[in-house]
Amino acid sequence: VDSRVLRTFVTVARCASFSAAADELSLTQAAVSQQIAALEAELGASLLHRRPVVPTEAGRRLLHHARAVLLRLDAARVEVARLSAPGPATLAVGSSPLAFDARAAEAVQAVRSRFPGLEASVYVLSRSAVAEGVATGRLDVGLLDGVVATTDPLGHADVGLLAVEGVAEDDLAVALPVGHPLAGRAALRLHDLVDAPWIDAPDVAGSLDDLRAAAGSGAFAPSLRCDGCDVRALLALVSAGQGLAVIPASVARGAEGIVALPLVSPRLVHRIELFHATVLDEAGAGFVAALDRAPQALRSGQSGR
Amino acid sequence: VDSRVLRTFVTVARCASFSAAADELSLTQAAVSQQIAALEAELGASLLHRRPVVPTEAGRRLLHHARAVLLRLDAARVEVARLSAPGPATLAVGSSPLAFDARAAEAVQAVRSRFPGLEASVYVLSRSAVAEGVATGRLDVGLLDGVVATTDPLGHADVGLLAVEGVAEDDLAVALPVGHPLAGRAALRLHDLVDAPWIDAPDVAGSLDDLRAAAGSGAFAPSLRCDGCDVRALLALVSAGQGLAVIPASVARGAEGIVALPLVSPRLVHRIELFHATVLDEAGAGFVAALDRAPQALRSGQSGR
DNA sequence: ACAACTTACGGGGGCCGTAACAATT
DNA sequence: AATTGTTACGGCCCCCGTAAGTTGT
Repeated sequence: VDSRVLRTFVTVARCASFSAAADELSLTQAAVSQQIAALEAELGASLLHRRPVVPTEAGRRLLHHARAVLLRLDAARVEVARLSAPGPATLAVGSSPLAFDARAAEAVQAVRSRFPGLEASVYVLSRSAVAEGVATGRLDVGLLDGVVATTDPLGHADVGLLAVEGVAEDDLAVALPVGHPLAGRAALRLHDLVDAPWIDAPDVAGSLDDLRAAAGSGAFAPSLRCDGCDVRALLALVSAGQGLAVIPASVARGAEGIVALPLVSPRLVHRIELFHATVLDEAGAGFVAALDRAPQALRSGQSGR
Repeated sequence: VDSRVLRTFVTVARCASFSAAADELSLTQAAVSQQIAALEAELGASLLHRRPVVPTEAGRRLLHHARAVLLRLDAARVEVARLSAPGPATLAVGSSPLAFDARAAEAVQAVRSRFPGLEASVYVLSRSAVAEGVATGRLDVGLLDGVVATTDPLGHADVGLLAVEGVAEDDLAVALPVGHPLAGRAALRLHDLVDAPWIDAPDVAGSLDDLRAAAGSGAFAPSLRCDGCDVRALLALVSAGQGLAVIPASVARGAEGIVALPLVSPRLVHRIELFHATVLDEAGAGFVAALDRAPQALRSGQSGR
């Protein structure tokens, strides 16, 4: 299998069009058609419905793997290139919105004070953008957060290719507007809130999919979707009574107009994990080390790969 | 990049010989030489030292990625094939030695009683064999254990391609022979044992590499290496005073001739994770569900991918 | 001198582009 | 009728095998 074929496949799937994909890849659409046909023949299964162009079940599975393979090949290329031509040390940190906490900021501070002239940047991005950035080498380190059961890893398969370290865990809270009927309680169980109106803000907090998975099979109908990476907007919406949201307790604490009640069941946590390219320059290594040393870090040593 | 080139590369690296690899791949060694040369040209870096044939630093990095890519491509092929031609339901469970506990056994029992004629097998294998088996579809589900800091995921990058769920965590203990000078203590800190003689049994317990990573940079010189998957042999060696070992507390409890002291610092746990192919037949799904329902399961719902 | 990897060269297969064809809207 | 995907065909490139060359032991 040639990776170009996989790239063609994912492009076609994304464009939902052979001709558009051909255009994007600087090929003729005949070539694209032939590549897809050859791929289907080799795997012995139909991968795409035509007209409209939509992946079949087998196609969806392949798509998932193909994306990861392409990402990993990119990562390999980047690593090898970096080894043979180490550029000037820079620090590019990518983070999903709630993953960049005070300790991360301290780590940036520590690195910048140790490498005075260092060109450093911090990007707050969607989770997938962080994963892709780290994989392709645009980012030196990535911080991703998620809502998981205490014993589960974050499910970022895209970054399975990279070094992974657990960094911190934090309790979760349900954010309610101040006047909410349940606002007087001491704690909440997710089960009691299945039918409540929820705000689905997958980029910021735990997505409703996560909650559904954690709760078993609850409904959790979204009352309002909130796209983008802005926490304040989400809190404002909660405060305005537009729905509930699950957010880390530390984030909820200072917020106005909302009440944050501990979520006691199921046992979920907000976890931050650190991902980084397997080849780091001194600045990147310094960041990781600084985060390691930072106070209140629950983590201790063991690094995945 | 063609995956055949990657396969050639890993084969050459494994054989440490162009000609042996050519033989294994049914190619001429000239073809192998050309493929490697082309790969090196494309990546712009030397990947292998010649005579003797040993990977360069860049080669080692690429090797790592290449293996994962090939595994994933295999997995994709298996999944697509399984979708288009679902065979008879079978259950093949693979497990690293200490990952198969009473709850796993119960889950097997549950599945077999629900599907009476089911052809079921359990394989206890090395961790890498489990990972490969699940990825290539020979195993429906895999159970892997490891020693990690409480917040870290197990670092099995090879199986990042699969569904992952945390299953259970268990405290760790240091196993000492009964007469050992420290045997009277209530608990131990890893730091105090840096210079003790350790038995390195990476297939069974936490490998010394794991301990080193967890402790920071301690020495942990291996006094004796114990290969293979047999727990009793390891315990017997400890009892005979050949060295110490870190093992899960539950395993240590019943053992004769050894004293198991809780390991209180650093905060490490023995974690078992469940991996499975993303496409499961009823038997496989039944196993996962049964393990979910099993008593004392710490896990709750959230599944990675 | 031998074993092992590299380079040179010729043949064949595969892949892309052009172009004609088919199918769906 | 127009747009989009498929099939047919021809040329080119790439890749493999044979065979000669080079290098390290």
